[in-house]
Amino acid sequence: MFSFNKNRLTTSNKANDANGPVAYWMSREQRNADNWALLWAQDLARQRGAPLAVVFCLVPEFLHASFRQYAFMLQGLQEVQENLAAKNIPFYLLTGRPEDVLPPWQRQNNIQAIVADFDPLRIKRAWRENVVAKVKIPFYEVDAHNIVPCLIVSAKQEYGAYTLRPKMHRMLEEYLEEFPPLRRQSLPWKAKKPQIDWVKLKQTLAADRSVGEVSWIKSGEKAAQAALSDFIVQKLPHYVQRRNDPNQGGQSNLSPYLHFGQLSAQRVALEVRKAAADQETKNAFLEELIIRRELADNFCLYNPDYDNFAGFSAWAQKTLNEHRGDPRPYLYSREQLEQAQTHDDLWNAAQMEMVKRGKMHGYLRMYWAKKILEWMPAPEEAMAAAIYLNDKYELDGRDPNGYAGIAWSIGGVHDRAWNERNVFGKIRYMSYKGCQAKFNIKKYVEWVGSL
DNA sequence: ATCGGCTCGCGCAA
DNA sequence: TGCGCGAAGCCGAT
Repeated sequence: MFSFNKNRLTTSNKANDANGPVAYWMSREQRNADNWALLWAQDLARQRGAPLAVVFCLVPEFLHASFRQYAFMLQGLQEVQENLAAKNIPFYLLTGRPEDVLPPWQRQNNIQAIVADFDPLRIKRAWRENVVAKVKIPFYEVDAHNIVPCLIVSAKQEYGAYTLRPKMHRMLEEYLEEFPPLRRQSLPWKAKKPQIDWVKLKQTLAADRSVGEVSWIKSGEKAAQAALSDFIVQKLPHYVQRRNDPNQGGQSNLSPYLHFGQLSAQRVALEVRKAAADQETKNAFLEELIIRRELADNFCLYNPDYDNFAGFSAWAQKTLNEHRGDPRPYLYSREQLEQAQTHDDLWNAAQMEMVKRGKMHGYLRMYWAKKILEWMPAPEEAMAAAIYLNDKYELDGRDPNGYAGIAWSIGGVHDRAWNERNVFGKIRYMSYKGCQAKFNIKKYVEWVGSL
């Protein structure tokens, strides 16, 4: 029958249990396949002999999300709706803050249990708490994002990858298992099937339209699966040699899919394990996919200051404070940075790659953020600018990976102290010269110019 | 081209 | 209490 590891689940409001319809409140995991939250919700409905619905809350102006990001998400959600319909599961799209729109919807539809997916970000956790306080029915949360549940692998903020790694490896075999299929829902949903006007929805979105849609990547579960297959066949064998060269196209490019939950990291790990590439290569990719990604969730869950200076380690705050007065070699405003008007052609190109394509190369994200620290008057301003730009232009903006990556670059989070120098103090430095030795800067700059 | 030093603190061995 | 070593580096000496 259904095999589900209960450690993926946390429960609130257990006392008020009454049999009745079940809803999966989809938020971070925008997919039909390989989704432990949806699977658990379906099994709960089966146990109760009750129907199942999926509901999504579309929050206008969510953390200033841009049109590019909303369009990508809506495209994927439309496919989710179609896939769910094929399984006889209705999909509701509510517009508004979850705490405002979900409780009335729950009462109207006589929902007697809600299953949500796990998200470590502050605003998402606040939504959960506010909804839980208002609905007064059993509320379950399933970590369908991490392979080993974030709350299980560690109960505290980890100091670095090296402290998370042994914990992760001890538990990995227990959790890295195959998914059962989503079944066709036999018990029908009694209420009238919701109609969603996707075209009108997209037209009326109150999002920043100066950041337009991108065409090089296609949204949705189907496209995500195709990108995964393509990566495994074409790129995985060369991953180690090519990943840090922005001219080689050696990255997986799966992060937008992982961010919107259109693809499950556990699915990626299962398929990579089965792949023909040599073990060392597979381990290098799995290290990034599993350890580094789940370390980012750990950071955001246990450190409420994941996006500001106060979230840095004591040694990092101390050294940055000691270098506040250092003269900056260049000083730029946020606007100058946004318009890629610096003296550095590599930095400008990285910024423009992000503006035009919605995705900056992974290696350059570090260089890019560290230069913002170097060229702004204070580390707080650098953090705010880097997060502003990342969240505005990147398809995977507002992701724990982004916050952890920027905190690593500017605040030494998950890193160690290095040779003390101007502005950076003991935060690891990265230089133009270093990039020059690693890849062909001119070629990259020309490529971005041709976009 | 390659190597050592830089520098902090966690976690484990003893 | 001591010690090894870590999320992707830099720099200067050889």
